[in-house]
Amino acid sequence: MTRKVKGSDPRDGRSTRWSAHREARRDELVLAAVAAIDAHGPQAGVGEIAAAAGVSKPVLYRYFADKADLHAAVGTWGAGVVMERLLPALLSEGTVRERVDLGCEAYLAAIEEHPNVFLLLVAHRVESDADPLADGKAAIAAAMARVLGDTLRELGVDAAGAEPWAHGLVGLGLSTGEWWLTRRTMSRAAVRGYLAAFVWHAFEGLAREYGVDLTDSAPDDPDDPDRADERGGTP
Amino acid sequence: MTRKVKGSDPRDGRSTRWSAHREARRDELVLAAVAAIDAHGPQAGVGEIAAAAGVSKPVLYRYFADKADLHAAVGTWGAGVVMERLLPALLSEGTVRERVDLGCEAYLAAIEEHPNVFLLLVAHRVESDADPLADGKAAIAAAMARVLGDTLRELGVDAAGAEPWAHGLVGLGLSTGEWWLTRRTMSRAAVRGYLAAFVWHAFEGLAREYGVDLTDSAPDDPDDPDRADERGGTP
DNA sequence: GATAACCGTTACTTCAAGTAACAGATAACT
DNA sequence: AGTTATCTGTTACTTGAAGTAACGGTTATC
Repeated sequence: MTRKVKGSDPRDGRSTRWSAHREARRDELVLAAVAAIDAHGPQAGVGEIAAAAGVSKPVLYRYFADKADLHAAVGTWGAGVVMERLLPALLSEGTVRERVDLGCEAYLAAIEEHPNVFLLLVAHRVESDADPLADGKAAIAAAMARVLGDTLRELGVDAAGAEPWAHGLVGLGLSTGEWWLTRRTMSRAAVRGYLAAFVWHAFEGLAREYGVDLTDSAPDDPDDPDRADERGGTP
Repeated sequence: MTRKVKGSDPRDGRSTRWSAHREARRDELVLAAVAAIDAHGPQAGVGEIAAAAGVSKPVLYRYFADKADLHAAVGTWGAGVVMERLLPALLSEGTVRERVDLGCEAYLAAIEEHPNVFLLLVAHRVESDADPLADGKAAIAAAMARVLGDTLRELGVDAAGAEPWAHGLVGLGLSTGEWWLTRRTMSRAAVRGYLAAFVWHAFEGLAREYGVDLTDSAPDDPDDPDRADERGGTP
């Protein structure tokens, strides 16, 4: 069954004294759940997670409405790890192709560190009446849509494609990542090469349709003619 | 729990008389399950599916090892529907861009007819010891890998990227489809345009890296100079 | 001293997946 | 004609994981 976490309507110090503690405790339990999923896989049960966290199930249910809420927290944590590696790479200096390549490398490195958390994030689905951003995938897509949308607006073109392209990009990356983590038939460098090339050519071609040339300049320094040293390319 | 469906080692007519019947019956039950999922959503339980099929649960469990086996059958059915629309479009006459556009249109039309079956297919995961092709997604990716691999080999270039690109393509398509079906913030024509443009530019750029020009010819008739009428393009 | 909310625990409930066990029908075999 | 194999149907039942009730102790605030 599903129900809301007990709401707290603080009236005095006896109740407010616990607010910061509750947030810290919930974060601690999320990290413990992450460790348990890392160790036991995305199909670990609530009892297993509680045991690994050194608490009993009622303690977990004090902080999470249900198993889905706990999974949402783990997936959101995983999305945070991916984004804190991916976004700096995408916004770094360098040509667009370099940044795409760095972004793919950052992404694959992040999911390789926590493969089971990643596989839980990919598989997880929020109920239709829940906050869509409780889904790690949707959180990543929202961040990508913002970056793409801002970029398209800076170029002075229609930004309506940002959201479908962001969701498509997330699907492209997650499905490739899931395949790679479960099959391991090629190296990370090879996967990065194929993924980055795919994304780069999609970006370059879409930009060209809008009249923008991404092939030899960084958007923040388009007047520099000496930027010929490019990484990337299909392995 | 999970166990295999009872194996049948036919010895005489009393047992062999049922073989064709069992296959037909299973197919009938899959279609009934598809109808139930269509009506009640991907989260419909086994009891609900059985009731909608007009049978009791033990009857379902005679033909399916467990709920996951039933879901695999429904997902495989959905993948079959997608592929029987998608593959003819991809292999039709016309330029590559036209075929990509037709493929996206065929795909979105197929998933719009059975949105709940599609959402089940997307969410479904097979256990690690099961046949990977029992997963509808993997079945579609395998078909795409074959088409891409054959195409790359016909071009005389390295086909190693076929598999990661196929999985990436499937992820791109499924994630875009899932987002569109659950959000419906734009028309199917608009989604098709964005998706097709992304895929087309990725293909065109990758092919160009291999020294192949896709921009104005169909691969099966590259000597025809009059093929200038192209569909597609970003909305 | 009373109160609010934390901590711990085990026993317990709930519910959906999955099965046991029964009897009847039909066609193939002996 | 009798036996056998597998189908059909059913309801009651088991299983196991999610989730909760209920209890007492601790600590800081009122």
